[in-house]
Amino acid sequence: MTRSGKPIRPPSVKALPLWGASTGKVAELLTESEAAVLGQIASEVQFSKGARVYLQGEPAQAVLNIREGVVKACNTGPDGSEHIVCFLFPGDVLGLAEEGRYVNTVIAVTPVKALKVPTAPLEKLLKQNAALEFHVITKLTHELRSSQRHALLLTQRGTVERLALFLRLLERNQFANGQATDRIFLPMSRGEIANYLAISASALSRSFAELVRRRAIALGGRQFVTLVDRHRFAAILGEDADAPALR
Amino acid sequence: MTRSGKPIRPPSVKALPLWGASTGKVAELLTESEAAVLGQIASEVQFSKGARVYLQGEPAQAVLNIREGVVKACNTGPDGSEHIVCFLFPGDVLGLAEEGRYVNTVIAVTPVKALKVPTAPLEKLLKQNAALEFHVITKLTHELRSSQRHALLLTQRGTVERLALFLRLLERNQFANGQATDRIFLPMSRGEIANYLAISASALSRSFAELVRRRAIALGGRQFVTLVDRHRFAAILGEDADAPALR
DNA sequence: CGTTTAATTGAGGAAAGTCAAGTGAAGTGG
DNA sequence: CCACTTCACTTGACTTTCCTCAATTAAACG
Repeated sequence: MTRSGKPIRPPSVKALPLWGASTGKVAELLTESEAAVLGQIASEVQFSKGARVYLQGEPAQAVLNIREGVVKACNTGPDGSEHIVCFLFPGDVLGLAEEGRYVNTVIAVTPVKALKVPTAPLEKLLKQNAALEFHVITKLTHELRSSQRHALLLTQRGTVERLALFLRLLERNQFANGQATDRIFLPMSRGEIANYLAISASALSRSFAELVRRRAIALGGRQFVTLVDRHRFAAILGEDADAPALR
Repeated sequence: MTRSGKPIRPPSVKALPLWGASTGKVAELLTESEAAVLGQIASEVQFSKGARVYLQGEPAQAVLNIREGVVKACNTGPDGSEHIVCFLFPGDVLGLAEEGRYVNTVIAVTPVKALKVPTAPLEKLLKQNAALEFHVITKLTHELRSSQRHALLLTQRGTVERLALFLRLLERNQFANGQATDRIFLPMSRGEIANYLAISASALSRSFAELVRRRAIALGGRQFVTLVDRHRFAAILGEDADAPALR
């Protein structure tokens, strides 16, 4: 036990199963006992909006598991430019190093609660527990697919298509987590979305306006998007709304 | 044993270590015994250039380990457009499914020799062997970083910068595998490169010409690129040639 | 309620896409 | 071994799109 008498909420790692059934919903990967043993070596940490979780190039001392909130993983280019590599949500894992150092800088997009798991005991634990490791593999595969989807999004020519794809990504994310899909929640700012889509803030704004003009979506404040017409929305993506492709 | 009296060459999985020392070189992850036990359930397969390894959406029956050659993983969009998600080289692993199905279509770019490992015995094996699993985790993390680098490449505005970044990617790949870095080998066609960079074939051609014009590279046939001036080349990427950023 | 920050909107210019023609290389068959 | 066919790549002219920069509007915060 790390702290006596402080039973922390157990970790949660969610992903689509590797070889299991096709439900489209993410499942909790950790068993109760796995969560318990991880909880033993983990500690709770909090970050306020905009706070730095860790810095690119820093020695990697811990892996984190998001409990509440959203973070962004950024990569600082040699010229100083910053780009958002991915957004991470509750149930996601971050901080897996490369050659002992963090690859990206991670910043909280909203207030965040997370579990911090030091690498040394984690590594030891992993090497003893094959079942746990298998779940890590599943999670990593899931994150790899997410990254590939992001790359795919970035190959889209039009800014409208990119935005539409991004919205569908968020929608799928919500669906996979068992939330409503008619209303899409945008926890991040326009600037952050633009950065993630690799388009200018102006182009993003115009794309939102265009989707509204085409009556595919409606804006409910800055944080919410409603899909008013799924067929029109799917048409923009070159898809059939009734037979969505399993990307 | 799958086939009696046919001792196949063992599998090879290479990646940068997770928490190990910083060498910039990929290491063989599998121990002799791991390779041996994997070899027990694996079978050798070959593909000629252009042959399909597997199809997106197909039930995933096996994971593959490339021994020789290069393959491309493609994603077919709902509109029929194809995009190259990644190139995979010897020492790479492919075929990890999502909900029991392959995520991408994989096609041989060059003649390919690979090891085919059926998922069912692999899963069983993994769940018994924690050390082996840890190596899979390391490999997956490595592939995740590659994917993120690809996404990063796609955020570059100029076509020249994209090409330069791609060439540096290949160069690093060669270096990590202990090969020469003054001459970059391009196993894939221009069309495939253009697809991977998400630019038109015309723009790619112009970018090659531009890099040559700026005396950063020289072309040695279609399959080889020589870096004639590392400083000029680094300058295009906005980097310092002597202090390369650890991306 | 005022100040500061974020988001939208407008106009001009640069960059890459498209389409088409031309050139080069590789592979085939006589 | 050479000529021919074919495919891949390159190059040129034109069009579209998005980025840049600036001004305006809207929202968030004290």
